[in-house]
Amino acid sequence: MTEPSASSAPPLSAAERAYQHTKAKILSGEVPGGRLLSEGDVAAELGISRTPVHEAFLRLDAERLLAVAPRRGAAVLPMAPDEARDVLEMREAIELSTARRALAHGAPATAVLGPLHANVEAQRAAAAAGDVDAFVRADGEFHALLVAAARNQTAVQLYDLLRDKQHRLRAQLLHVGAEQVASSLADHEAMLAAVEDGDADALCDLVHEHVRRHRGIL
Amino acid sequence: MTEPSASSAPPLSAAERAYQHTKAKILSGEVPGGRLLSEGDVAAELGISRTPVHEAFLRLDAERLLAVAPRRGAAVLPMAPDEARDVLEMREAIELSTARRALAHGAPATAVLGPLHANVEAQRAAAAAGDVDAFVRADGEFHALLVAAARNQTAVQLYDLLRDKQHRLRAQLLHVGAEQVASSLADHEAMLAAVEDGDADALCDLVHEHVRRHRGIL
DNA sequence: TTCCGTCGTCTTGCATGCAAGTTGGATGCA
DNA sequence: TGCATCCAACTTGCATGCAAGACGACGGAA
Repeated sequence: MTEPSASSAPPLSAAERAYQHTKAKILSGEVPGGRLLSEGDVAAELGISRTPVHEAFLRLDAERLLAVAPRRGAAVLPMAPDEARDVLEMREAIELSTARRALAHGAPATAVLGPLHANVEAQRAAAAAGDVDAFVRADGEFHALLVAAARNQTAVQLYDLLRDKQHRLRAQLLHVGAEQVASSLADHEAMLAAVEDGDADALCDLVHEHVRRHRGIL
Repeated sequence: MTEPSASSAPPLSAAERAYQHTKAKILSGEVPGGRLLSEGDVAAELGISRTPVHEAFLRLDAERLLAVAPRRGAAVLPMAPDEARDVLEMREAIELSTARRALAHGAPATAVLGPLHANVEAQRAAAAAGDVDAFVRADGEFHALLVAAARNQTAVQLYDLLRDKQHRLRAQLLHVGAEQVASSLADHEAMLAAVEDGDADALCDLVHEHVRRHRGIL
């Protein structure tokens, strides 16, 4: 769920609520792959009409999360068996490319470093508290911040799609344990150090290694 | 009785027509960035109601081609000044990654090589006939075939988004000339040879060089 | 002149209703 | 029993209509 931005609540539109509601159900694995979803059911759940739900379904279809068959229904697209590998490959491709770009002119500005530092601090706190969920959230945010550091809007857009897919993978076939938290945190700290040094080669090696470790888990 | 005819035209839904119609207008540059689009206008043009047009606009918004402002209207998202560079960077990232994967086990099967050969033949024909449009179309298809050879559905999905963006870039700020056609064709022939040899390193070098050349043009 | 309130018109957001396509099961027949 | 047929209950696709928000024009007051 990458889009819902701000903290303040501008009264969410019905279509947006339907979208986030359904997407959350799919990503969390609450609705398994292959299951049929009915617009009418979702509309009733949310107390809205079918129209905004229909719109939400079309968006989810475009994201390849749902497969709507004309006049038959919408099925949650099952995860392909190789999807974990596919997503990790694309993660690595994008993270390596953006890492080089972000450090092309040496260490980035403090506007970039500040949030990274704050994020790693949040990771440390979550790890210390044993809050795996919070750590996973900060983890995802960390990598997204790194990608954003390249100031490549297209990369951010593509990476957002990957984050959703990874969310779903994690929910369905991965459970993060304490040792993964520790090792990921160590990786992230090393990556941040490489960013501060403006050392693109070191950062790329770390990203490669970091993704490789995930590959072993998934 | 019910034979699966792949070639016959399935009656396109109104929503799909609205989507393709509007997207084509944006990608071709017929509607400039910043211009406001009205659902009612598009609906009238196509002789359908506003509902399917509304759905199409939401999809285009999700693709970052349109920015719909609640109750105000939908504006064609202007291209960011660095979008050309951004898109090329992502193209290179994905093409390099998929190239390595496609050749990880040596030269691919003939099911992959066949369409590539046919495509290059089409490129030669278009180049010989001086049909730039046909060449550009085959060009895009060639790279998409290479990406698809990696059998990574996620890569294909991301690459499709890039193709749309590139289509728009080409329409707006690039005109392809005869010497670009010749040099691209030569690149593609060399790339196909590398694929046949199963030589991933050579293919990656060629991809890098190919994209670099485009960077000079854009 | 400049500022501010009001109103008309434009836009979209969504509920509702109807038509059309699909499916699964009941029914009749061999 | 096995099979073709039909029907009833679903599903979605889309047109229509209404309401609400946004913007600009107009006019009056300071």
